[in-house]
Amino acid sequence: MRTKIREIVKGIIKELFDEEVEFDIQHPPDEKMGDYSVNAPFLLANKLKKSPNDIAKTILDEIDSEIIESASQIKGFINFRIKKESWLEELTKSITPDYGNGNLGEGKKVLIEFVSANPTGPLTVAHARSAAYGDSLARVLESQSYNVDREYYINDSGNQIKNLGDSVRLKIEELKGKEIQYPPNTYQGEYIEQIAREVMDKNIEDYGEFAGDRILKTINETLKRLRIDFDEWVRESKIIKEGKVEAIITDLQKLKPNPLTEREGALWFTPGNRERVFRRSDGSWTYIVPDIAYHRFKFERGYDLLIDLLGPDHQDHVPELKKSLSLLGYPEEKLEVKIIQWVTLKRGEETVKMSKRQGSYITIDELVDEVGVDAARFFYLLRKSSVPMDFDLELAKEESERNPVYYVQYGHARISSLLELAEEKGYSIDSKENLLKLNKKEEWNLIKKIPEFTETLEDSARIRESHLLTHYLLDISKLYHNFYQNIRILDGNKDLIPQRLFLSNAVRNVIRKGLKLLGVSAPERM
RNA sequence: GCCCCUGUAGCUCAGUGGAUAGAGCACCGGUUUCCUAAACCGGAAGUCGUAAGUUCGAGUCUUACCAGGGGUACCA
Repeated sequence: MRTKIREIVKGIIKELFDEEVEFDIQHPPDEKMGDYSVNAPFLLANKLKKSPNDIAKTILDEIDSEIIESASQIKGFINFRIKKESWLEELTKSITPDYGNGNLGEGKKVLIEFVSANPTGPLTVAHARSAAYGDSLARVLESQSYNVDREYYINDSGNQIKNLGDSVRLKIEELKGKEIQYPPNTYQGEYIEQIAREVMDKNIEDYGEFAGDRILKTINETLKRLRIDFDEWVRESKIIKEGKVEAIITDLQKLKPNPLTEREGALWFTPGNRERVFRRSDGSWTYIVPDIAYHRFKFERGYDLLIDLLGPDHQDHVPELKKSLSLLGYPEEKLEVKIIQWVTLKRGEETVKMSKRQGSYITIDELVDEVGVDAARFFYLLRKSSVPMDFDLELAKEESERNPVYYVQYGHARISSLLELAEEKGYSIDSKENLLKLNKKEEWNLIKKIPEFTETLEDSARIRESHLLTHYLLDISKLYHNFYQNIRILDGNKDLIPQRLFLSNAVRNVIRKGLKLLGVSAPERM
């Protein structure tokens, strides 16, 4: 619907003024003003040296479209009222499974890297947000014709893996009866003991590597449980082994001016005001260098757009990452980094301290055991990524009955049950006949809300945030509950039964599709 | 020191530079002989942290400041 209006107004502006302008299409504050509003006159006022009012009037005179009932201008806004027939035509399209899909992405290849937790312990709820967010974003982008790959980067060669190996070794000694004093950098969770028991009698050379692989396996299982499947798993060790890290240094040193400086035995990256060590005085790389090599490897695979979802602990190195990549000739705007803010875990008033090393943390598996996959995913996708959020486990349990996810799922189940009953009674639920007979406010609220689904998906994809979709689903569910409560469908006016069933069917389709894009199930009954 | 995020109703939060700032929860009051009450309807609730700037127009952008949270220094 929005697209159609854009075309109409664009055409008129082109014809009248020979101008092109990126105007906005919104919904007026009061529905009495119309269904859609366009702000183009303001944007043209400067160029044309005319008042927005006059421009609006001129444009109004040229409007002649089959879908528009009427148009008016108020204070420079052009407001449109759409013909009932056009709304209903849109409604008839909305029962197909691919309704809402768009072409914003034009088939562009996108790589989303997310979670990428070090394989030194089970995933925590802190990762769950990024997991839910990344997967849902991928689904939304896919619906808009982006070609998306999900990738997990495995940091399997740093100090942390050494520490992991040491932790296992110490645990084995402890299990054999030795008194052990654990150094501060070791991991002490229950999983360490499990792995130690498993390997203690085997002949294994590298405990760190073995433990890392074992943990990675459980991470993957947890992700699968969250309905998340990665297309690629890329190992840092492989990037290093293939010489990609040295290549970065070599290529940066070829640049003029050379952004690398040797000082005090270390190699510094000094392209501007900020400085950062790339190679320590002991000859080892700081973690950022393999990271740069990894990102170049992403570009080399031909992606049009890279999206990184990082935790706030990684934000400090983003400027250097982007800077070095752009120095190497990769356009900065093709790398979008989104910082997913932390989740603070709470039990009632008490903050749960999260420490992998000490083994005090809540895992995703535990979270899912408590609240379920649906509630967990929906909950995370209720907020935009830049807002730090509290996750109160007590509250999540206590409120699980009132959790918004149930509100939407209940709407879906309600419609499903209604349609099932209707079909038993011999009614058609997909007859497009006589929809014009619908004339109640509750019905038209829904009819006009449905095309917003398309708009919401497009907006979500554009700003890379799926909470818009979550909120949309809550809105349309509310409108449906309102409709359902106030209008008797099967016991009401016999003439309107097929039309109301058709409308219900359309709403169900949109809710089902929306939930699917969030990775939440749409139950037939509850 | 440097960097990031947040500040909107009692609470939790929406709000691609547009018109009179919105929901949910909580609170108060109603609705079930009837297709799922995990529901619906009504009510009350605001100096959008402060100040300046940018412009036709600022909750939204810029700068400074205030408050809260977090990150970081040859760990990752």
